[in-house]
Amino acid sequence: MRTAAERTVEHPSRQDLQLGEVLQALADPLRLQIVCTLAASGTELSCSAFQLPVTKSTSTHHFRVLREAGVVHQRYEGTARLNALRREDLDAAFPGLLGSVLNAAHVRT
Amino acid sequence: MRTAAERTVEHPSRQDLQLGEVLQALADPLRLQIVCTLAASGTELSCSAFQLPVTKSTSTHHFRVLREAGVVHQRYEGTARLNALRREDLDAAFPGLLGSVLNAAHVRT
DNA sequence: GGGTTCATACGATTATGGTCGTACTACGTT
DNA sequence: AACGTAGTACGACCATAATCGTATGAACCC
Repeated sequence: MRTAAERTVEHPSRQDLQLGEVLQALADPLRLQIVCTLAASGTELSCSAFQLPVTKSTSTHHFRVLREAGVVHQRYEGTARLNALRREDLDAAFPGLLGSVLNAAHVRT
Repeated sequence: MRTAAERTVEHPSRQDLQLGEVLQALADPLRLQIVCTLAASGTELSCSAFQLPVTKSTSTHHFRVLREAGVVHQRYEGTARLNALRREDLDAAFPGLLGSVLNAAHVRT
């Protein structure tokens, strides 16, 4: 039996964010779409809320890439894994980057 | 025998620039370094000026990716191929993007 | 013309990464 | 306890892309 603490997820801290990894994470069309959807929603969204045209395992892969790059934060709530954009951390590490990407992708924020 | 006109290079026009391609181009560490060096120099640089830790053919490959994404402009001058950052075009297509990337990479511009 | 330099073209190799399928875990519900 | 749901883990496969080597081309110099 696992405790609640063991269900936490590893995230890079704000000062460990790497530009290359973030650009790499945003470079995939599916992941860019995820980020745009998250930004437009302004809230946390479960993985299944995105209706991605791939299987669940592929979806898991993409969310992991985004999390390990520090783009999204994930936490468990029941069986769901809620995703949130790490807006403040990204803005602190790379000022203006996320905003210009979202703007270029025509996302209203 | 080729004429001078045949030595010109194909470039995507400003309105054809795609965010995904640009992010993809910037996501590679070597290409990001090329862009940063170009931005810091503020001028045109030949491919050989970059001292990249790869062979010439690999170097050619990366410059082509940057050119086809619309990040750099290339023109022939003698035996050299001069590269210039397409700053204005990028700013027009994706306002603030290049600046925030360069700033995040600690490039003084 | 011959040699040198800067760069491209093409093919081969290798590494990376996106994709899927299956099995599994954790949580909630009945 | 049994079941359904949400997501993960792991291994396999395949497409893409990074890399190199060799051969080639264009411009310049002697």
